[in-house]
Amino acid sequence: MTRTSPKLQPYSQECSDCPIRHRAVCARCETDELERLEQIKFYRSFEAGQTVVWAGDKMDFVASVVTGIATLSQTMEDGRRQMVGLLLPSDFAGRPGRETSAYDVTAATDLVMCCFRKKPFEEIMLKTPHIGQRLLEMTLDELDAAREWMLLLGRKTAREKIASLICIIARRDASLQLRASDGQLRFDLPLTREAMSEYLGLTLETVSRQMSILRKEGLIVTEGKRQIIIPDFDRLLEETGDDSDGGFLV
Amino acid sequence: MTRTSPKLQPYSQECSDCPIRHRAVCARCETDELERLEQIKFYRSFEAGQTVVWAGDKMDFVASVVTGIATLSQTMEDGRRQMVGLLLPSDFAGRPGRETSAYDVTAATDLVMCCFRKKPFEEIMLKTPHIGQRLLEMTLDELDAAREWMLLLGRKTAREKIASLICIIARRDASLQLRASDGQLRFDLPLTREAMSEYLGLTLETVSRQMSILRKEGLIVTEGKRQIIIPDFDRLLEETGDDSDGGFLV
DNA sequence: CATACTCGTTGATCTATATCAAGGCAGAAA
DNA sequence: TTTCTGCCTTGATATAGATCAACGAGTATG
Repeated sequence: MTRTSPKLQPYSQECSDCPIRHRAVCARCETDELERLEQIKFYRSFEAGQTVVWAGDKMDFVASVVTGIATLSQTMEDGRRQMVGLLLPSDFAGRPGRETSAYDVTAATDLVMCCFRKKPFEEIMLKTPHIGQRLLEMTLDELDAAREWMLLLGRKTAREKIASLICIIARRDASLQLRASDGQLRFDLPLTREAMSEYLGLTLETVSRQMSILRKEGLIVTEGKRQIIIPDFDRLLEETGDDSDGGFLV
Repeated sequence: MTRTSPKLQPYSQECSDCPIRHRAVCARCETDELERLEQIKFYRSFEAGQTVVWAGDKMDFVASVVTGIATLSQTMEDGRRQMVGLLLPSDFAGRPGRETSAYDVTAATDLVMCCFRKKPFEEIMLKTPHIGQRLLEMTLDELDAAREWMLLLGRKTAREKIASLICIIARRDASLQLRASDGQLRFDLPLTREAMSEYLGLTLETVSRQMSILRKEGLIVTEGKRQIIIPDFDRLLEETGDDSDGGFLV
């Protein structure tokens, strides 16, 4: 089973020996810091489709996704929308030092976030440099992801965009574990066609058509509307237009 | 002259009371840190068009733009190119902790960079948290800029893209000072049509055509090929499709 | 049980931008 | 001066993807 190549390493890992199980704060943690963080943390749950915050609204916390998927989107005056961030479990949302949200934050699926009130979080950050270091690493990762995304938006064909998105989800999705015994990759596509179109800078009709084409060509198999099976990940990867080494896709 | 609105505040400021005049390291600096930084810094110059590093090549320094403009680009196997970063004076390039460059770095104009060897820079960073904090702020700014750019790439028309680019350059360009006495904005467009097309995800022919249209409509005036005059910044801003408040354009 | 709503698919047509092709201008080189 | 070369402009045509429109399956609602 060659499918266990580095290409398929999931992007992020839970830190299992840490009571706060998120990339944001789990690395190199020490007991007293964790206690301080524990005191200012709280959980919020959202149903699929619910809005967490609107762009421009006050956001007095930073947060880390525990389960589910959140999206960051921008909207133009006339309603055109572009997704600019896709937050999977352990990803971080909110900018220390900024009062309001710059983006619409939406729950793409049912969602649980672990929130930290911003003021005290910033204070703790100042006292414990490694939290800031961790945040810097994560932000640099996000910046690389954003730049890969820019290549997709600016230069890829609709077909390449769809193939790329499916590969990105497959790569990052924790349910990657759901790889069937025969080497196929099976997972849930956690986005509606509309959300996909907002991610890719396409219309939802184009997304639907291209999905159908990939299906007819056997590059993907669908079960129901959301379940996706990739019979041959490498073959799909060839349709993304990316360098074969996978680059910095996140 | 209402032109002095916050919309036109230049993005970054030089730190004039600091021997290392770059956003990367100038804030809150202390003498001993500066001395350590001085010891590992060196300057490199490039002519317009020269490549600083190719994607994938070893890059054992981080750097800050002193004068001129550098671009970060990605190239697909078949040659399609997308610019993913535009570095103006005081902007930072290179990722601490990464050995190779993820992008082609190119001098768009004649360029001087202030470089710090990576290893020692990382060591200094560990000892002086505020450099990391500064870097985090800058990276978050870049991420916001990248996301604004994603909206441009995914959803804007060619006309809106051109108008946006001109406004972005006008906003950020230090030679903004070159505002004529009559309230017009005059500055050098430091990019070839081809570089503009790589920035915008268009072909250079489309860039040229749309420039001609904006010119015919009087939204911009050109002198020679590079000199641009914006008679009415707010009117041009309306063509960008952005919210009137300017959002987080960087 | 009927109705309506959400989400996805597919078809027909339109159009913004790409592609292909030619030519212009200014500065550099001969 | 002439010739080149790089950069830009403009025209003719092609096409990928958008738009407009209809419909289908599943599920919630009254």
